[in-house]
Amino acid sequence: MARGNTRQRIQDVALELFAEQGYEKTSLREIAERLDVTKAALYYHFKTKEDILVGIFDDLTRPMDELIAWAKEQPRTLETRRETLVRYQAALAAARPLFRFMQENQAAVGKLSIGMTFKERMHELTALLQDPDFSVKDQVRALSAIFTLHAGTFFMMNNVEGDPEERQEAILEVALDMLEQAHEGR
Amino acid sequence: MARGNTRQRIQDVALELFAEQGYEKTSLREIAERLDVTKAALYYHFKTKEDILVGIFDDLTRPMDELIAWAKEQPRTLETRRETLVRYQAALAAARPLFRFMQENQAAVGKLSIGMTFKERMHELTALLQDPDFSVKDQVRALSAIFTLHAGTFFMMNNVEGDPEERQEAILEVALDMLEQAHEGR
Amino acid sequence: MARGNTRQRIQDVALELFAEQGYEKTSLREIAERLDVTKAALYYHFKTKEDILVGIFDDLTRPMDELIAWAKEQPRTLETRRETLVRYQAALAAARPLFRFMQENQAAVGKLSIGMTFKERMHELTALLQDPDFSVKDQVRALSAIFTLHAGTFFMMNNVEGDPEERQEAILEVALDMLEQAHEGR
Amino acid sequence: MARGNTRQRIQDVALELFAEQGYEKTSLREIAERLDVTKAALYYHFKTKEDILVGIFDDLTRPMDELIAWAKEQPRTLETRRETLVRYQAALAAARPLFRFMQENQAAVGKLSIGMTFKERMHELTALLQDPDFSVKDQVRALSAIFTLHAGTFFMMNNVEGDPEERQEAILEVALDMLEQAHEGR
DNA sequence: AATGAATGAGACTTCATTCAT
DNA sequence: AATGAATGAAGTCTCATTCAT
Repeated sequence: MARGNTRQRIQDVALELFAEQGYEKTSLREIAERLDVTKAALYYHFKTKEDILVGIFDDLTRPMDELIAWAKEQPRTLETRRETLVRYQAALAAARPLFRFMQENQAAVGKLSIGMTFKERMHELTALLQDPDFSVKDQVRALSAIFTLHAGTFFMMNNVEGDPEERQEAILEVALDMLEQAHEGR
Repeated sequence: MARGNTRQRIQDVALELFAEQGYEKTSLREIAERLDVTKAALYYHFKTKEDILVGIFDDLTRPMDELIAWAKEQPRTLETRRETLVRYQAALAAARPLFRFMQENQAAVGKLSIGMTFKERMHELTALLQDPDFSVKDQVRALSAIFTLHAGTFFMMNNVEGDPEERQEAILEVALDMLEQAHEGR
Repeated sequence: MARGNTRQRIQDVALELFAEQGYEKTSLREIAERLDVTKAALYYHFKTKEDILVGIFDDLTRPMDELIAWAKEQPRTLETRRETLVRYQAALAAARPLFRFMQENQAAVGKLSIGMTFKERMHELTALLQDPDFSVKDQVRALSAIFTLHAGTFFMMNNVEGDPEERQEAILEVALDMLEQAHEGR
Repeated sequence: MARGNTRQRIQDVALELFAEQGYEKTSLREIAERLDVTKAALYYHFKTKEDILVGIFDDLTRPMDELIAWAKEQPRTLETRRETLVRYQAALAAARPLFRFMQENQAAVGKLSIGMTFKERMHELTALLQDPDFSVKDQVRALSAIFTLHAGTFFMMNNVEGDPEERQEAILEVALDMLEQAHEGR
C-alpha cells in the first residue's frame, strides 16, 4: 500500500529493535515480521545487516556532524562552547534512540566499520570543549559536562524528581556550570 | 591437570571476553578453546551461558554491595557522601572489567535476571547521595558526581592528558566538587 | 528442482522414520539426509521437530475424524456400530504407518500437544460403541472389538497363518462377533 | 544410609521413569538425581544405560518365563489355556509398569538386544494358546484373548465404568469366553 | 561404594545470506 | 519491488560414558 518508503520503514523498525534488544539479539526475521515483509525484501534494500545499521547512522548522525562542523568554524570561546552544549542536548533529545542504542551497544558494534567513526566523532566533539591551557582537572570538568548531558538524558529519568522539562533545564544548567568552572580555572 | 580452580578460570576468561566483544558475540566455543577444555566442561560447572554471567556478577558485585551496606549505616552527612564517592571510585577500579562490561552491554544483559538487580543497586547508591531538601539542580549534581567517576574511569583514558594517577585524582576531585556544590545549594 | 512438494516429502519421510525407529531416536539430520536437503530446509517448512509430527497428525487423522463425525450422526444401533468397525479397519489399513507409530510411541509422544487430542479421539470412538444398558462385561466386549482390530492389524502378522486378506477378514469377523455378543447381552 | 540395596533402587526408579517418559527421553542424570546419587554411581552398578534396562527385564520377566515354562509342561488342553490366561492377567497386574513400558516403547527398545527376546516370549505365549486344528478365525480369537487382557489392563481404566475389581473380573471373563469360542470352533 | 571432573558426539535450533522467479 | 525456497555456519545445550581418586 504505502509504497517507496519501505527503505525508511526498515530503518525505523530496525533502530527501534536494535535499541531495545541490542544489535546482535535482533534478527532480520524479527524486523521483517514487524514490517510484514519477507527477509529477502530487506536484501533488496540493503546489502547486509550491518548495512542497515550504517544507513541509520548516516541519517541520524548528520545533526551531530553539523554541530561539529559548526563548532569548528566558531572562535574557541566560552560562548561557543556554551552554545555547543545547548545544541548537543537538543541533538541528544532528537536522536534519542540512536544515542541510547550506541550507549548500550558499544561492545557489539565496536568492530563494525562505523564504530570507529562514532568514537572519532565523540573525540572531536569533546576536543572542541577543551582549551590548551586547561589544567587536568579542568579537562575533566569539560568532559564531564558532556557526560552529564548523556547521563541526564538516559539515566536520570527514574532517579530524579521533577517534571521532564524542569529536569532537562536543570541538567543543562549543571553542564553549563561545569563548563564555566573549567574556564574560571577553579 | 589443573584442579579445583576451573570454575574460577571459566569466569575469568568469560568476563574478559564478554567485556571485549560483548556477551552475545562471545560463544562458549571461544571460552572453551581459550581454556583448552571442551564446551561440555563449561556445562559441568554452569548450567547455562547466562549462569556464567550470573556467577561473575555474584562474585564481583560484592564490593559494591558492601559499599552500599556500609553507607546505609552511616549518618547522611556530606562527609559520608564524600567517603562514598572515594570508595566507589576504588570499587570501580577494582571491578573495572565488570563495570566496563555492564556499561557496554546494557542492551544484551537488560533482560537477564541480573539486570534489574544491577539497576536496583545503582538506584540505591545514587539515592544515598541525595538529600531531601536538594533542589532539582542539586539532585542532578549529586547524580552527575557518580557518573563523572564512571565516565572518568572508562571514557577519559584517551581524551584527557596526564598520567593515569594524576587523572584519577582529578576525576575524584571534580566529583567531590560537584557533591559539595549540591550541598552548598548553589 | 523438485518444487512445491517438499513439505509433503518431509512429512512422508519423517513418518516412515518415526514409525521405524521411534520419534526420539530419529534425528532431523537423518530426515534431511534421506531427502538430500539441509536441516535448515526442514526449518523453513516446520517450526520445530514436534511441528513435523503435528503436521503429520493433522493430515492423517482426518479419516478417523470423519469416521467419528459420520458415526455421531447415525442412530446408535447395532447396524451403525458394525459399519463403524468395518470402516475403522479400513482407516487403520489406510493410515497404517501413523497408527503403528502411535502404538509404539505412546510414551514419547504422550507429552506433545497432540497426545491428548489422540486419546480424546479414541475415547470418542469407543464411546460410540457403548450402549447405556450394557453390563460391564458387555462394555469390555465392545472395547475389545476395537482392540482386536488394532492388535490384528499390527501384531498378528507373524503369529497367525493364512494369507493377509483371509486374515483381515477373520479379524473383522471376530471383532463383529464381539460387538454382537455385547448387544445380545450374553 | 540404606546400604547395599542401591542396585535395586536404581532399577526401581529407572523403570518408573522409563514407563512414564519413555526410555530415550529418560536420562541417567534424571535417574541419578531422583536417587540423590551421581551419574557415576550408576556406572558402578551397571555397565551401560541399556544394561539397566536388561537388568529390569531379567528380574521382571521371570514370572512370565515361569508361566511359559509351566504351560509348556502341561497338556495342551482348554483347561490349561484357561489357567494360562488367569495367570497371565495376574502377571500383568504384578509387573504392570514393565508391561506398560514395553507396550509404549516398542519402537525405542526394538533394537536393543532384549527387544527380540520379548517378542519371542510373546510369540511363545501366544503359540501355546493355539491349536493345530484352529481355523484362521479361531486363531484370531485365541490371540485376541491375550490382547483383551492387555488392553483391559492398560487402556480400559478410563473408558469403562465399574470398580477396578469388577472390571478386572469382567475382562478375564471376556478373554475366557473368546478362548472357549475358539475351542468350540464357532 | 561412590564422586568430581571432564569428554566426544550429536541433538535441536537460529541466523545471515543467496538466487531464481 | 519483493517472494519462496534453500543453504552453510554456527550456537546453545544434553547425553552416555570414562577415569583417577
